[in-house]
Amino acid sequence: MGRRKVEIKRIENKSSRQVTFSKRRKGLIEKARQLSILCESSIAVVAVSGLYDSASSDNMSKIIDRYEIHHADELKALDLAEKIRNYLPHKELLEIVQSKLEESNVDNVSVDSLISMEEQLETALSVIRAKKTELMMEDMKSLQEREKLLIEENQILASQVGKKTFLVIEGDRGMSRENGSGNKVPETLSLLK
Amino acid sequence: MGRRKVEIKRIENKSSRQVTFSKRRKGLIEKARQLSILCESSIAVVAVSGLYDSASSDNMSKIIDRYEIHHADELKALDLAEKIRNYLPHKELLEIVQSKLEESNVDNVSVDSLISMEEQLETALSVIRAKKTELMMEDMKSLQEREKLLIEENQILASQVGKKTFLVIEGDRGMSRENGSGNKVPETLSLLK
DNA sequence: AACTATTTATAAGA
DNA sequence: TTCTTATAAATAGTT
Repeated sequence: MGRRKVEIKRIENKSSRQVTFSKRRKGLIEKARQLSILCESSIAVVAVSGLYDSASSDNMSKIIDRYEIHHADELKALDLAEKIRNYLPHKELLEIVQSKLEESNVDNVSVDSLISMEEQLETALSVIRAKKTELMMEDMKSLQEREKLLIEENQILASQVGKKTFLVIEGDRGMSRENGSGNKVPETLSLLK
Repeated sequence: MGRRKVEIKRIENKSSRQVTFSKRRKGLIEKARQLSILCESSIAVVAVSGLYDSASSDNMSKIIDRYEIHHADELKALDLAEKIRNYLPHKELLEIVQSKLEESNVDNVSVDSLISMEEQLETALSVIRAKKTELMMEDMKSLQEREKLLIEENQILASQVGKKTFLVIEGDRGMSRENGSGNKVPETLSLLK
């Protein structure tokens, strides 16, 4: 995409490596921005350049970039505000991690401390996942109970009316980790009268 | 970059949105790969498509893609011991996550927000892992240099003693992300006499 | 930091 | 979906 075709391999010259990093990083972030808008998605890009350039005259030996966007999705506008309220506060986490990396200067970060951080994050992740599963299971349980009651009531009503009636409940009853739509339970469900 | 210029705004047609997402995601990841190689850097890209596609017939309403590459930097191995000495505990992270869970009361935490938090943590984890690998590669390079010097010294000493001696260093020289054993450097290595 | 000759990405069509 | 191709966009080398 330039005056010449370049081979994809490490650029040996330091200053042209720096220039290329800036240019391409900018391009990458712009592409991410476009994709997030065009396709209503969330993108995070983290680019960390070579870290220990102590011989370098400029202090920008370490560059961390982040790009992150979120989009609400098409949905009934009712609980949208609530979702956004819940969604936003957690950006902090990423910011904390990145600042950790930034504040650790060249001599101040070790493989050991990074391994420790990795373990912390893995643990945090399993805590969050467990909590998520717990909530989803709860919601599912209450849905199942409501369903059962409805079926019973329906049968009673049907027999009172003197004819057979079927309440058909459709849809995937399974719940995958990826499916986030199962947590809203209607406050009330009115029974057939 | 196509037959027409496209405005950067949400693509309303669902299937072309999907097509564009695939194409551009692929492009984004390729760009990240190139940048990481050209400029010896670590890049993580996380792309999450629309989250709550409840009306959709397919369950793949959410796609998470991650791309991660690591490169070591050229560096002098001198300050390795100091790095190891500076062990920083990052307990704080777990505490933050736990307080997040506690402060959000039953009515205040939703599956949605947990999913978001999970994503944040996954991203943080990939950043930390990239950093870890980078450092380990560095350390390994310095070990290899020391090894080379030692072998040379060994050969000189051996010839002085008047007989041939070989210092054999064994073991897997490769390094996987899971291998955390690469950062310990013996304080001293005694030479054969 | 700008410029532009080229290469590369991709939108629409097949 | 995959491939093709016209065109828009990114960028390598230059100023």
